[in-house]
Parts: sequence; C-alpha cells; structure tokens
Amino acid sequence: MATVSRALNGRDNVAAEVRAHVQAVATRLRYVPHSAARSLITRRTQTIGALLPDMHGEFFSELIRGIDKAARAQGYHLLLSSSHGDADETAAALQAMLGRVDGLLIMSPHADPGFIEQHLPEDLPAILLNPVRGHTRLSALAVDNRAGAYAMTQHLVHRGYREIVLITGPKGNLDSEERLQGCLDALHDLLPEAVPQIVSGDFSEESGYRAGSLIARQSARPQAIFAANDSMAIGCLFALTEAGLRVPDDIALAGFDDIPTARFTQPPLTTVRVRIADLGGRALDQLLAAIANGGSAQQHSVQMLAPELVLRASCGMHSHAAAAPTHNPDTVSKKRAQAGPDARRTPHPAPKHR
Amino acid sequence: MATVSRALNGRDNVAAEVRAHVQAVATRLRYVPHSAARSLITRRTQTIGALLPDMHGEFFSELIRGIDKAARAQGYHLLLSSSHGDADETAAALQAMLGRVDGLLIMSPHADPGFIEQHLPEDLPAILLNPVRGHTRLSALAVDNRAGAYAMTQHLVHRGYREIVLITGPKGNLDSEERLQGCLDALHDLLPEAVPQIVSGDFSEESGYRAGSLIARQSARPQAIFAANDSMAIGCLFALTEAGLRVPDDIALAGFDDIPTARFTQPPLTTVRVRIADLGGRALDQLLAAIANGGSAQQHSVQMLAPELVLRASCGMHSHAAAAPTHNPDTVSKKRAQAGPDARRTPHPAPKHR
DNA sequence: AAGCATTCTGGAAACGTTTACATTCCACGC
DNA sequence: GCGTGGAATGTAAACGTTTCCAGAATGCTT
Repeated sequence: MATVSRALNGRDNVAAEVRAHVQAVATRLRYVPHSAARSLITRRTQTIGALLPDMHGEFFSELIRGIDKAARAQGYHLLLSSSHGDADETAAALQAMLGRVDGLLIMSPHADPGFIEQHLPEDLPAILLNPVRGHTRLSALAVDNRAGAYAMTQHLVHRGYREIVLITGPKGNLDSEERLQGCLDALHDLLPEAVPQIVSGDFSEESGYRAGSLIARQSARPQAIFAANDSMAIGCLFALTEAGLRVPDDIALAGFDDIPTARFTQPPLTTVRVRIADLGGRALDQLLAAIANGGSAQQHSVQMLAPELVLRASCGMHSHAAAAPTHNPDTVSKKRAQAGPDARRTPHPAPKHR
Repeated sequence: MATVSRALNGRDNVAAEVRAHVQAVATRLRYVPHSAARSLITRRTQTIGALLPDMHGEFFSELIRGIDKAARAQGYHLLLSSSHGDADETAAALQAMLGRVDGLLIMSPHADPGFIEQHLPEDLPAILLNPVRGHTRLSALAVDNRAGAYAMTQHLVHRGYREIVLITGPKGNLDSEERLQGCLDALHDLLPEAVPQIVSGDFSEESGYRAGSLIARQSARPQAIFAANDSMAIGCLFALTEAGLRVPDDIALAGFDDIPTARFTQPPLTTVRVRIADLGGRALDQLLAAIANGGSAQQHSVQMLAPELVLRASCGMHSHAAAAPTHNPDTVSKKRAQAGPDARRTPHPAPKHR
C-alpha cells in the first residue's frame, strides 16, 4: 500500500523495478486514485473555485478560458459557479464551495469588505477580480479602466478632435465610473477650457443607439464620441449611419473593450483592448501563489492590467481606404498604465504535480 | 457523531429538540461538513463535469450558464474543463475528472464512439452534446440543425424568394453540414427545379464578408442569402452595405443562431434561434436522471432541440420601418421539429439535498 | 408486571488514500 | 563479527464523514 502510493506519486525512495511494476499493473487495471480519499488526508482538493456574477457574452467566456487554461497548466481543476443574482445567492454559492476548493476567485458586485468578512473563512486564499471599493484583506486584480480611458481620450485630442462627447455606462457601475473619470482627467489635463458633454447610457447596445440618435439630432454636432464600452459604440454607430452621418468623416467614434465584433463593423471600431483571458490567467496564478504560501502571507496587493489602444478606422485611422476586414491590420499602441505603488507581477510558482 | 450527522442531514429519526440544538451549535461554530470525507463514504461527489472544446463567444457562455443554473438548482456543482485542442488533451482532461464527478457532459469533436469506448469508464453516466456521428452507447442532445435550416428556407421560399444563395460553414463540421442539408432538402421539396447556389465559408465573420463581396459582384444577383450562422451573415451584411446594396430591398439575408448582435444590426437580422442555455440545462437534467438511475439503465436516446425562426427586417419583415432596436419586437415563429422516434422530454428528478 | 414494539441515541466500522514510524536487508568500516 | 547507516519496504494510524448495529428509554399490550 505505502509502496504503491510512493511509486505512483513519484517519490524517490522506491526501487525503479518496483515502480515500473506498480505502474504497469495500475494502468492494466485502469486504476484511478480516489480523489476524495486523497483530499481527506492531504487537505488539498487540487481545485480552485470561481465565483462569478451573471454574465453574458464574450467577456464571460474569455475570462473562463483564461482561468481554465492557467489552472490546467498547473494541474488544478476549476469549479465554476456563475450567475448569482443577489448577495444571498452569492453567499450560498460561496458556502457550498467551502470544503471543495483550495482557493477562490471572486468576481461579484456583492463582494464588498463586509460580505467578505462575513462569508469567507479567514484561512481560505482568495483573489478579487473586481475594481475594489474600499479596503479588504484580499488581493485584487482589475482592469485599469482609468488608464485606458485616459489614453484613448488623449489619442482623440492628439488627433485634433476638440468637442468630444462621452457616453457613460450605468450609474453605480465601477467600471463605468472609472472610465468616465479617466476621460475627464484627460480632458482636464489636455483641454482645460473644454466643457465635457456627457450622455448617459447603460452599457447596452440599445442605449448606445439612443445616445447616437440624440447626438445626430444636435445642431452643434461634436467631432468625436467616446463610448464607455463597445456595445454602446456599435449601437451608436448604427444610429449615426442611419442618420446619414459618415464615420469618421463627419464624426469620429471610439469604444472600450475590443469585443470581437469591433473589428468587423463598418468602419472598424477604434477601441481599448482589455485582455480578459489574461486577467483570468493572472488572477489564477496569483491565487496559486497565495495557496503555495500557505494562505498566511496574503499581502494585500492590487494589481492593474494595462489595456491597449486599438486604432481602427472609426477614429480616422486609414480613413482613406474602405477598410475590408481582411486588409485591416490593427494598429495597436501599447500603453503601460502606471500601476499602484504596491502592485507587482506575481511570479509563476512551479507546478506541483507531474 | 452519528446523531449529529442525522440531525444535519435531515433524517427523520432524531428528536426535534436535539436537532435544533445541533443546528444551533453547528452554525455558531461555522461548521461546514468536509465534502471529501463525505464523498469517500457515499461514493458521490455532488459534482458533474463538463468537458467542452475550445470555444469562443456567446455560444460558450450561454451553454455554461444553462448547465450551471440547472446544476445549482439540483444541488450539484459544476467542474469545468474547456479548451482542449486535440484528442489527447481531451483524454487527459477526462482522465483527470474521473474520480471527481458523478457524471459527465461531453461536447467534443473527438467524442466519437472509439474515443468514448477507450477513455470513459462503463459505469460513469455521461451525455453527449454533439451532433452524433455513428452509434455510441451514450445518450445525446443536439440542436436540430436540419429542422431549423429547413424551416428558414421554407420561410424564404414562402416569402417569394426564388434564387437563394447558401453560405456554408467549414467542411467537416457537423453543424454546418446538417444546416446545409436542411436547406437543400427544403429547396428540393419546394423548388425542385431550382439549382441551389452555394458559397463556402467557415463560420467566421470574415468569410461572410468575403462571400458577401463575391455575391455583390455577381451580374445575376440572387434574391436572398441564407448564411449558416449569424457571424457570417453579419460579415456578409457589411459587404453588401459597402457595395451599396440595400437589405432587404435589393437582397434578403438570413442567419442562424440568433446571437445577441443579430437584433442590433442594420437592418436587424432574421435568423434561427438556438436556445443554447436550454440545451445545456436539458442535458444536465438528463444526466442527473441517468445518475439517479444508477447509471445502469442508460437507454440510448438522442434528443433534438427544435430551433425557432426569428423574423426581423433583413428578410423583409417590417421592411417599411427604419427599425430602431427599441421599436423592434421580434416576430418569433415557433416551429416544432419532428423529433426522433425515441426522443422524449426527460422529467426532472426531485432534488436530492435541501 | 412482564413482554414487546417503537423511537431515539451512541459505538464502531468503513470508505481509500498518505505518511509517520518500524522493520528488514544489505554494505561498509571498524 | 559486529555495530552503523542507508535504502527499500511494510504496518498502522489518521483524515471526517455515514451507516450498521446494538442498546437505552419509553409507551403499549397482554
């Protein structure tokens, strides 16, 4: 028994001959170790849990892909729990995961410090995937919305656009607010005398359409529109096109996220690329590092993921060509956002098994 | 110990008073039963595994959502393993799940009978989520591509379109082939004298764009285009618009899938709605039924999910109105596809816990 | 009052692994 | 020849539940 365990787990103190024999027999009998029994004694499940909100579309799938890939690379499994409406549901889902995971990746609008304090055991490593409001003992990873919005606004100003309209996301949404703030900061820094015009939206394509209609009807049309996400930008684009305005000749347009459709609109959409899969992967790496650390030395660190500008025809790049998707290599401008003082790149810990 | 177990698990043979006390103490101590220990003795993990291919976008997230929601509703957890490139990776992922799940949902291009035979233990309940090629001992669930394509083609013909071009998906892809077959069947039944024109694509927006350009340049333009998925339809729409053709006045267009963007294009896209989340949810229900059955009585059944037509402006519905997304109620035509002889709706088994 | 059925409780085995510890074996140096 | 040390292997405890079974307590029947 003991020898079998040692042989299969690759310990060194077992004769080569015996090991070979054990392995041969094991494969012949299609032996699979009982993971519950193993977990019982090792106190490890080799599984991490992901607690996600009710999400749709590309963002969700990219995030999962990033997490899953990173997890598998390190021999970990992924226990998924998505689509939680309210805080109680989230709490229940967290509760249900408790014995089953070695660590937790949490992305939830309800994951405020009070919630964490109340529902998350002290000794369970966890990483937050939210823009963080207030302090918490947990580390967090987030997209640097402000840096992205700042950079895009800067780009628009540098291209000569002066009157820029901002279409915001829903009130109370942190991503939305940070993006707005980044725009305002840039406008304040670069065009101090300008009065920013703001149209409120809610991240939906429909709200972008409404905003676009509104803007198209204005007597004094702005020169550029910066929507807080791509969906709204695309809705807006439909409205503008419908109103007979040409983008970017009559009005420039930019979005945020770089969803796949962005490069196939007519004209292709200038936007801010968010590497979502990368975000998930990094979060997982950091979580595994915390687990390897015994969960004790969980320094509070907030890491920002710098987005990149993706410049396409909708803001005037290549505007002379009727850009076909085929012949439309993106112009990408990498923009390193300055990260917080305690942010740092988490080193990849060595894989634990095989 | 025994009494505590009984009290917490809601067995009947424990005094009400004692149970109350046990529960009080348990919550006070934040006691969470150790799932590994429980699994060890019960031989149940309360977890089902999902083995998915490397997928992008909305389809993936919808599928997960459906599975996850159904699983949670029945007190099951979801262990996810996605993004497997080749058959070996898939096999490894399957292997790694073996001890950890009570059942498996498999969607993989490699899940042919031979693969299943070789890698899946006999006694592990599993459901296939593929269009099935060849026979296997497993039950399967799939979208009824042929019925959907047939219905859409029928609709186009009924609207008076005679020359219809089909844009196909990638060669060898079963969804693609089934959809094509559905179209051809309908054309054969309804317009026996017509010679179907086929342009090949690969499900990508770009290939749709290329197909659209090609069609726009033709001297004898067809009256309608039916793309095998929405992405290609949208790419095609861009190409047509760019070429100065109006949809649907100059040419009608239809897609397949009803991805979210479909209702926001200009004009909104007529398409075949595939209820992906529903597919996932049903698959899970069927799997749990098989698990409850002890996995022994796994009758081989193939269940088809009937898609619905979603009629929007791109094929001429409401074509008089410049349809704004806001004022664009979908016209949905439910079309029950005739299911296979042994197909049936799986009843929901009662939840096992809480 | 004794026997019996019923309800509740507690003791202990069992699940399948890992690992601390004990044992065996062999080679080596004294 | 004997102790010492190291490598390989075996023994048994431990992990935290559930469940079988025995036993205690209670009420009911005869």
